[in-house]
Amino acid sequence: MRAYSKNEGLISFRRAHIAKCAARVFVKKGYSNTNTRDISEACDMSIGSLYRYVGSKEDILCLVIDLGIQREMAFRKKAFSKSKSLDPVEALKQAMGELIKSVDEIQDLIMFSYRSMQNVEPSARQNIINVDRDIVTEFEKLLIRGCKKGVFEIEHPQMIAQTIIVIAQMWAIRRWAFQKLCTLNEYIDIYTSYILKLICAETPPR
Amino acid sequence: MRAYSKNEGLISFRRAHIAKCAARVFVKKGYSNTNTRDISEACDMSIGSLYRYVGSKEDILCLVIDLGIQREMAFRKKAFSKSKSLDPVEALKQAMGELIKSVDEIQDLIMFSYRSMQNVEPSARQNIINVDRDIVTEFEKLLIRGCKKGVFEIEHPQMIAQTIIVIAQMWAIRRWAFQKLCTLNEYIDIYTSYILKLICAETPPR
Amino acid sequence: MRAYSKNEGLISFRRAHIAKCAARVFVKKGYSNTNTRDISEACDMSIGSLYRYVGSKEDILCLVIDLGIQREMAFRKKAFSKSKSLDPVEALKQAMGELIKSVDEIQDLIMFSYRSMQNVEPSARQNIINVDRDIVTEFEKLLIRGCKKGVFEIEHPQMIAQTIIVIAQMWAIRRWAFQKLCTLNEYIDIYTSYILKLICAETPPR
Amino acid sequence: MRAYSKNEGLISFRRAHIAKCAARVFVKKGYSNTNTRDISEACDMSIGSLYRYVGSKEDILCLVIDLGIQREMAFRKKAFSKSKSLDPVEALKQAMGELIKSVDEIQDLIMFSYRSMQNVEPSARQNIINVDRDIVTEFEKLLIRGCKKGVFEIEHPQMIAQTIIVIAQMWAIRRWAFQKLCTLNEYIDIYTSYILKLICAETPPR
DNA sequence: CATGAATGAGGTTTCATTCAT
DNA sequence: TATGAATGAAACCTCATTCAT
Repeated sequence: MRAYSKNEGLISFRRAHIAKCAARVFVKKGYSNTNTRDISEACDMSIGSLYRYVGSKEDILCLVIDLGIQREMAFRKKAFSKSKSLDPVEALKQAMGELIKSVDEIQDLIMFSYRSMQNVEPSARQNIINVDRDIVTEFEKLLIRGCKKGVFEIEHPQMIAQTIIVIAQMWAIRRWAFQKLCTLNEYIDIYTSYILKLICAETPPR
Repeated sequence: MRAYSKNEGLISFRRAHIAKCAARVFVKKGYSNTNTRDISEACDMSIGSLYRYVGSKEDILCLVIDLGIQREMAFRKKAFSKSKSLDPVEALKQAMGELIKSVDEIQDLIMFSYRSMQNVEPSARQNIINVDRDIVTEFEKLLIRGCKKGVFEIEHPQMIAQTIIVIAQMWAIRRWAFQKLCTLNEYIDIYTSYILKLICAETPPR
Repeated sequence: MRAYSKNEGLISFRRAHIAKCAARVFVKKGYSNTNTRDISEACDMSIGSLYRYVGSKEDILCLVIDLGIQREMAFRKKAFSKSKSLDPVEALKQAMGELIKSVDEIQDLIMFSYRSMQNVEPSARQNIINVDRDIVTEFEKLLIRGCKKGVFEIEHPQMIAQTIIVIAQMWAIRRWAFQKLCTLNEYIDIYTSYILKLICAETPPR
Repeated sequence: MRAYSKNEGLISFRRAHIAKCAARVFVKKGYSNTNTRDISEACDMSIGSLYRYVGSKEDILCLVIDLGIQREMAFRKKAFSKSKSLDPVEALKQAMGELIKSVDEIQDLIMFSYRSMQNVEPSARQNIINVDRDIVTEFEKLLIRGCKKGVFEIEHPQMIAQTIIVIAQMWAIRRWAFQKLCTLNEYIDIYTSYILKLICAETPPR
């Protein structure tokens, strides 16, 4: 990503600002329906300044996508930070809750990122997929740990992990359907219980 | 939707052709990245001819979205045609199987439709949502019928119905993840069993 | 003016029809804002048929302009037919009255013709000017005859003749102003009296 | 009228430039026969720059028409500035002289404006008519003042005022006829005398 | 470093004209 | 002879990007 400026600190600072402001417009109007004038106004910068810190409109899209990625990664840290110290069921409950809450917060950005993958080069596309894959992996490890402890009994842990991600994204993608059916917390509770029902080992009758 | 031709039959015929061909390009390049020249080439028509049958590029997008809707509706008929005569478990198995298979066939089109909703007027947008809602309703009725027969035991049938749709769409949205994990038929089997596990009434131990 | 048809009689017949119908649309929407589809609909013919009888859209404009010219010429015959047998004052009154009445009838067409001169080749343009010039000449002859008889006393008969034409066209061009001030007949009476006041020889008081 | 620039001064400056240059091309080729490329070349600007200062081709037409209006209004000030301090006959002579001279200067623009009214929205059309009406009113006031002073004797002052305007416009509309008959100054003298002959009170023989 | 005016390629759409049926 | 579907050049307009100030 080319920039005319030489001041690295300023570049980072301005790019963060651009990403945050551009995200708002992109989410609202879509990438292709947003022009550089819209972006510059949203950023409260001149078009010329904009182009000192990014090389192209596509670069801005990448910044916005990166912003989404960073936010997801920030969540991941939070969601799994204590999971090691908790028993698997509690750890899963907390991780799923945090995941879905994070999706609720940044759902527009996440959905926008997925929609816009087509407009960026494959390498940037890979970043989104990587983050996603990393979160899946974290859940997978959690599930496998539970299996080893005998708490869970799972045939396809990878698919359950995928399913958890989808449940979280579902809250964003189908918000128009779910917001009539339940609140965020009810959603978390219901789907967490579904997952647990699928994976918890049958406790043998004494 | 304006058309300059007066021959209604020809209009329908050409529009169907345009929808089918444009769908291919749109799916591949995205709506905004496809220009009218691309469309005319894909349709093997001149640009002028194109505009005899549609009033604007957005009209073409609507045609493509409608195509997706029609295909989904065709599926619905097929998936639920025999469900009345089958016991709820079999009916659900068949319906879910058909739904996921249909998504597999028209996944690109479906995903494109969802991505492109932003670019069409609210009325066209509503059509997509309506079809979706109708399918959800069919599943809901199936689930409730099962509950009445005592085969299923479901607290939130609407949410299970939503979940089934999401499972189907998941196969499209996350194909890059699932195609490494399982085949289409395995996917159908696994998720059908998950759903059944969630909703089947516990058979009391004798 | 090229035509594909070989049947001369049919050509004349159709061209007359086209001129009459096209005139209506041209007058209403202007030449450039009217497309061949509009014309074909106004003529109740297919576009293909249209082009059997005319060679281009500009040809149709020429036909319409010719129609205006023919109507003006028809008027001229009527207005001046009896002028030879009347005394100059009466002849002038009648001619001016007829001229202004004719302008009232075909004012839209006349105004359209003047506006559209720019769009036709110089030769067609000349035709309009010729008709105009011929009418001016007729009035000039009438005025000079009056001078010779001692009824009129005119320094610049050509300019008075021009003025008469302008008075007639004024009724068309500034109808929005005059229609608030007087009726057609009042207009004729007032301006005829003005002209007579300007040109009638002072009868010396004995 | 939309503009992308925020610098009001520059907008005014460029718009004035565009109006002046576009007027030349419009007058020469007609509005519909002039394309944006012609305009941009006449203005010595790129098409993109053009569209920073106007929203559409029709906007440019409005600018050109406004230019004509401004010039007419500038004239009006000049023509009537001293009319209050002069006796009615002299005032009328001067006003008519100035009016006709102004038409001589801006005749192409005036004629173009009238021809092009069809292509602009009614509101812009009204502006042209308003300016015209104001000039008519000024002459009317002058005529009535003369009547009150007993210098003029006029039955229909409004129609005489209209007639004066038409005489002026006639010099533009029928220049092809009049330029063979007389010079501008002769034209002014002749028609001023005609009007005076029509309206001056008969001085009673002593 | 900041600005925003300038650029012109490329977007969508229209339309006079042709020609197979 | 009559039709109207097909054509593609050319119309109007937008926009990402550059660069003089």
